[in-house]
Parts: sequence; structure tokens; C-alpha cells
Amino acid sequence: MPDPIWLLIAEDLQLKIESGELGRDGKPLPTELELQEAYRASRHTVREAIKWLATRGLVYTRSGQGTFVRPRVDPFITRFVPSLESAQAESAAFGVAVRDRSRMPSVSPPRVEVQRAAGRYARELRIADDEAVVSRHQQRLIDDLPYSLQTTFYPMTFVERGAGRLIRAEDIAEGAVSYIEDVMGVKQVGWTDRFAVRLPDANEVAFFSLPDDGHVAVFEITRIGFDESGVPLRVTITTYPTDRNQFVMQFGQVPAD
Amino acid sequence: MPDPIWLLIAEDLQLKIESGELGRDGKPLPTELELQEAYRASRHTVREAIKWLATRGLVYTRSGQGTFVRPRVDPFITRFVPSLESAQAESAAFGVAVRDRSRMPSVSPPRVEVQRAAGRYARELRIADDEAVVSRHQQRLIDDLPYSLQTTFYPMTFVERGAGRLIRAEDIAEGAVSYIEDVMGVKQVGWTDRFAVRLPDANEVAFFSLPDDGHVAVFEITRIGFDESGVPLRVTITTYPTDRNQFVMQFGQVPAD
DNA sequence: GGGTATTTGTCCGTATGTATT
DNA sequence: AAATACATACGGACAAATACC
Repeated sequence: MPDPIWLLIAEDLQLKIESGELGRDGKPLPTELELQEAYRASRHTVREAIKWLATRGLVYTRSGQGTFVRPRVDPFITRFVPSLESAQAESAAFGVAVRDRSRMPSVSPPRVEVQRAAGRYARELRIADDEAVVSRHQQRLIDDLPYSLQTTFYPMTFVERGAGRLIRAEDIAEGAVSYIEDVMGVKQVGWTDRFAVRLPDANEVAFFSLPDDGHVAVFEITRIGFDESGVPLRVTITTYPTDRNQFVMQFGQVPAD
Repeated sequence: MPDPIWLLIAEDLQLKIESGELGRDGKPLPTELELQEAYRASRHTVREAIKWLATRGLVYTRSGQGTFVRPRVDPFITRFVPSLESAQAESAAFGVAVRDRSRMPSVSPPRVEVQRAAGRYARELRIADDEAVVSRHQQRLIDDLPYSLQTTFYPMTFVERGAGRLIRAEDIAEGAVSYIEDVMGVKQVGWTDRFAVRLPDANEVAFFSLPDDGHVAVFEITRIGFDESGVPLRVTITTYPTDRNQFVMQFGQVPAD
């Protein structure tokens, strides 16, 4: 069984794209009609070839305009530094990760909600299934470009115990973790990070301007912070597009770049 | 502009799949002919709907059999423990991560090659662009199921300096990092891990039995180990399918699960 | 702003090949 | 060997988006 025609066309186009013969400098690929004639195939067959390239992220099509080669983005690298000196350092990690590249980080005002803990968050916060939690959702940008979406869940009891700013829709400049330590004396002494990859939801597709064919997934990083007695004090879920983000962690003794 | 018909069909099928109305217990979805009649659409339109579901990983098709709901896999969680006591602990991390779940890890005999360092590895190992490196490639399995593909690059000078087993196509049971320390006195005191996500190559598609529509990406984790003087001594690249793997790291003081 | 040409998107029909049972 | 179901490929028609004059 030989390869189907659409695959031969797709692989030929891929070669010509990667060699630079096609699609240079944002120039569109040949139109479907031109490809039909060049490969002596039906439009359907040509479109299948293009679709194959598109689901692999090599090209994208714009209705009425043509097919374009997706420019390669150089990844943004986020460093997770295990700076254990203080919880505050971690809180400010967003700024730290960015500032040294002379880029401008910013965050949206948070969207604050109070809700019953769904199964997952109840389990991770180790509270009862119907207990209330505060969620704070923020968009984070770098140079006004979307960078990540972040939602943090706190037990609603924290508000009753004095951390009233958690339910205000205002940014907590010093970091919510520091704030909680200041007003409640509950100190975060460690955390776990869980890395997963999943398809983006509609919100993420819109915020990150992801292609709607679902071929770009997102990192979902779940951070659970613990206090001195090993009780979870917050769950933070942050998502980043996988096509333009990488993460670096270091352990032990590592030269300073 | 209303949604196209194929999208309406796709979303309707998605609902019926998620509610369990379709595809339970490995039962195939209705055939294309049945869907044509049910939605009064052409076969092409029905197939577009199925393709949309397939590129999102919800279903897969088998020629001559039908369309099936992709069963959700519960993710395998790999813990990256910052056990700094010794480099050896890290070397044996594969076994550690797995053993406590009463599963059986195994590794293939390595495929060993000597090659000139390509741009990337030369830069990461901080050696000249045309210097020779040893690469050791292994398949790692858990319960005889594919788990990860791993390639480690060492400077060829290590072999000349006494680490002869690096170019033997045999597993180094105590871990190559320990071996290097034993015979050369070069000790790994730290490392960096870089997490990236990319499309699988043909090797990875075959080894992990990934769908060939490219909708399942792989984690590519690059670990660079450093000795006491901050010189890189190896670069290890490990890939895992993103659809069934998650990674957990912990910092500071965290309760013991 | 409006009209027109270009290009991709959607949708239909049909025929034949290939894989599986 | 036959039946079933998906895969490939051809054809045509009209709609929608975009660019350009």
C-alpha cells in the first residue's frame, strides 16, 4: 500500500517549506488552484495535504487570503528558582523571571469569586467537599502580550480569620502569600508543583490567541503551598501555551548562567 | 454567520460522548452512514465532524471497524525529588519513582554512538562545535509498557580519561553519573532541568504508539549535570508522551504525602 | 463605501480502494 | 468469499472572508 497522494503532496510541501523554497518572509503558499495544477490532483486532495500540515502547526490558513507558514517563535523561558529564603521571593517570582530581560510584566485586576470547593480543589486543600473557597483569577502579561492565566484558591475561613483583602478585587502587591503570613501568621514553608499538559479551554484559546484546531496545548501547573504544620493554604493553577513557553528548574550547585 | 453543520454535529457528538450516551464500554459510535441519516448530512460533512473530534483526542477511528471513544488514561506521575544527598540518588530516580507503586521498571540495552557535537549539544556541554561526543540512547519501560526515551551525551574525552564503559553498549547498573565519579573523580553536584513540549518524531510515534495525526505531543526534558567547577559533564534528553504523564516537583518543607 | 476579483470554507454527490470481521 | 466500515480521490456548487480598486 503506497502512501496516499495527499501525504506525498504534504511531505513535498513540508520539504519545500523547510528548505525555504516556499513561504519565505510571510509570503503565502501557492493557492489551492495552483497546487491542484502543480500536482494534478483534485482540490479535495490538496486541501487534505494542507490540513495535515496545519494540524502539525507548520502552516495556517486565512480565509480569503491563503496559506502561510507559521513563523517559529523563540520560546520564553521561565525559571523556577528554589529560593527558599522566603515565601515572598516565590510570590514575586513572576516579576523576577521577567525583569532581567528588560521586559515589562503586568497583571490584570483579579476576578474574585466565592464558591463551594469542587472535588479536586477540596481534595488538594484538604477541606470538606462543600466548604467555601475564594478564587482569585488573574491574567498576566509581558510587554502587553498574554503570558499566563492564573487562578488561586484559598479556604474561605482565611477571610473570616482576618485576610479580608482576599475577597477584594484588587491586586495584592506584596503577594497574597506574604499578606496571609502578615495578617494571620500562617507561613508558607514549602510547595509542590505539578506539571501537566492539556487542551486549552475556550477562555485560554481567546486570551492566548491560540489556533482553534486544538493543536496547541497548554501547560497546567498546579502549585500547592503548605504551612509549617503541613496544611495546604492555597492551590494555584497557572496555564501557559506550550508552543512558546519552557520551564527551567535547578537542583544543587549550578553555575550562574 | 451560524456555526457550520459539521461543527454542530461534532459538538452534539461530543455532548453525547461526555454524557455517556455514545461510546460506552468501547462500543463504537454510529457508523458514518448512520450519522449521515441521523443528521441528514453528507458523508463528507459527517467525516469533518469526526475529524474534529479526532484531532482533539476525543475519538479515534479504525479502518473497517468504526469510530471509538478514546478511553481516558489516568496519568502516570513522576516525582522529581531534589534529594541532594548524592548524585547517585538522582541516577536511580527512575527506579525510585516507580518501585513504590509495585510496578516493574526496565531499560533496554543502550544504543551507543560516537558523533561530532551538533550545535545544540556542543553549546550545552560547552565544548567546541566539532568535538566528539558519546551518545547513549535507551528505551525505558514500566510493566513492559513504553515509558520514556532517553539519550545522554558525554564528552568523548571522558572515554579517553578512563570512562571506557561509556562506549560499551551495556547498561551501567549503578548509573553512569556514579560511574564517572568513581573512575574519573568528576562529581555531579547539581543539574538543571528544562521542560519543553514538542511534536513527536517518527521514532517516538512508533515507540509510544502515538496516533499519527500528531495531536499528542511529548515532553522533552533536558537535564544538564554540572561538576564542582561548574563544568557540564553530560546532557540528558528524555521524552514522555504528554497524554499520560505528569511531573511533580517540591520545594521547601512539604508533608510526606 | 461599494463593487469585484481572489481565495479559502462548507457542502453535496459519486466511485473505488483497503482493512476488518 | 462476502459484508461492513472507513480511506482516498474525483467532480461540482455556492458561501464567506479578504484585498484592492
